[in-house]
Amino acid sequence: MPMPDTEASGRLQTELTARGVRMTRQRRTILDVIETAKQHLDVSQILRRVQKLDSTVDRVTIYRTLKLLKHHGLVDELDLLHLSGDGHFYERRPQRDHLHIACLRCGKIIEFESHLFERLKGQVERECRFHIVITRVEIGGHCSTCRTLDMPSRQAVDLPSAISQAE
Amino acid sequence: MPMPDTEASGRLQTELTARGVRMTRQRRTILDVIETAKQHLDVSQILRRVQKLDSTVDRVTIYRTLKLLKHHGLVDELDLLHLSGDGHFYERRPQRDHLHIACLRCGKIIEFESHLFERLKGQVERECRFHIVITRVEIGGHCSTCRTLDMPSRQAVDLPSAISQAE
DNA sequence: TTTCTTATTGCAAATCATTTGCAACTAATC
DNA sequence: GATTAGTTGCAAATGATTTGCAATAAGAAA
Repeated sequence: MPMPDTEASGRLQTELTARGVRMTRQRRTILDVIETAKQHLDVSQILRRVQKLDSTVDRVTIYRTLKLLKHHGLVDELDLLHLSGDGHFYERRPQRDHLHIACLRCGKIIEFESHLFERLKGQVERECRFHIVITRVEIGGHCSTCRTLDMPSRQAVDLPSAISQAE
Repeated sequence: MPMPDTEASGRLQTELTARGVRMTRQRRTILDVIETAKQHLDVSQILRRVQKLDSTVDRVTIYRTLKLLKHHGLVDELDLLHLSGDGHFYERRPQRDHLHIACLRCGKIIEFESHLFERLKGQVERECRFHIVITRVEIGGHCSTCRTLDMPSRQAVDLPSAISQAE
C-alpha cells in the first residue's frame, strides 16, 4: 500500500531546519529514509535502510530522531493493532487524516480517506466540545482477497506472526 | 469516565467456561476486576486490584489471562495514544464500537458512540470490500475544561502531540 | 469420592524495545 | 578558525512482557 505521495521530498528537513533544529549527517539520512518510504516502517526497518546509506548510524539515533519528529508533530506513531508484536510504526503526518485498515490474515494495510470521517470529527468537536489535535483509526478484519481465498478462519487476534515485515 | 454498563457481571467467566476454558480461582478474581472496572485499566492497576482480593496472584498470571481474553476477543487492548507511556490498557469488548477521545492536557478519556461511525464502517466494508472484525479509534486534543482554563498543563509536558500542534 | 490427566500457577531468569549517562564529536555562530 | 551548545555512539540501565520449569489444582472419568 503506497503512501500518499503528497509532500515534496525534503520537507521534513526543511521543517526541522525552519524550527531551528540542528541538521546532522545522520538526521539527513534518517529523514530521507522516512520521507521516501512507500510503507509504514518500524524502528528496525528504518535502521536497516539507514545503515545501508551510512553504516555508522546507531539504533539510538533512530529513536532520538523519531522522538524529535513526534514532538514536532511531523510523524505519526501507529501500532497497527499489534498485528506483529508490540512495536511501533511511523509515517509522515499527512495533511488529511486517513484510516488504517489492516487485514488480520495477510497483514496488508489499506489507507482510506473519507468525508464521513471528517463529519465524524466535526460531530465530536461539537458534541464533546473538544478540540481535536490528532486522530488515529485502526480497523482490523479481512480483505477481499483473503475472503475470496476463503481460508478457514482463525481467531482474529491469534496471528501475531501473520505479518511479514519483508521489504 | 464510566464504561457503559451494558453487560451482566460474570459474562466473561460464562463466555470462557462455555468455550471450555478451565476456570481457576485466580482467573475468577481477574475477570471480576476487569468486569467491574469503571475505567480502562493497565496491567499494574489490574494487578493491584486483584492482589487486594487475593495477594498470592502473580503479575504473570495477569499477563497470561489478558492474552487469553484477547485471543478469545473478549477484551480490547488500547494504548490511548501513549498518553502515559507505552503501556496498554484493557476494556471488555463492548457490543457497539466507541471512540476514545483523550485530552492531551488532563488525560481524561471520553467514550463516544456515533451513528456516523457506523456509517463510516459501512462505507469501508463496501468500498474496500473489507469485512470488519475490530475497530479502534483514538482521538487526542483538548477537552472543554482544559480549553476553558486555557492554561498549559505541566502534566502534559511530555506528550508528543500536545506540543507539536499546539503551536 | 478418589484417581487421573493436563492445564495453570508462581517464581526466577530471559528477552525485547526503548531510554539514559557520558565522553567524544560537530553544526552553527561569531 | 575558535567557541559553544547540541548531537552522537557506545555501554549499561530500565521497564514491560515472555518463557522454562517444577509444583499445584481443575475437570473428567472411574
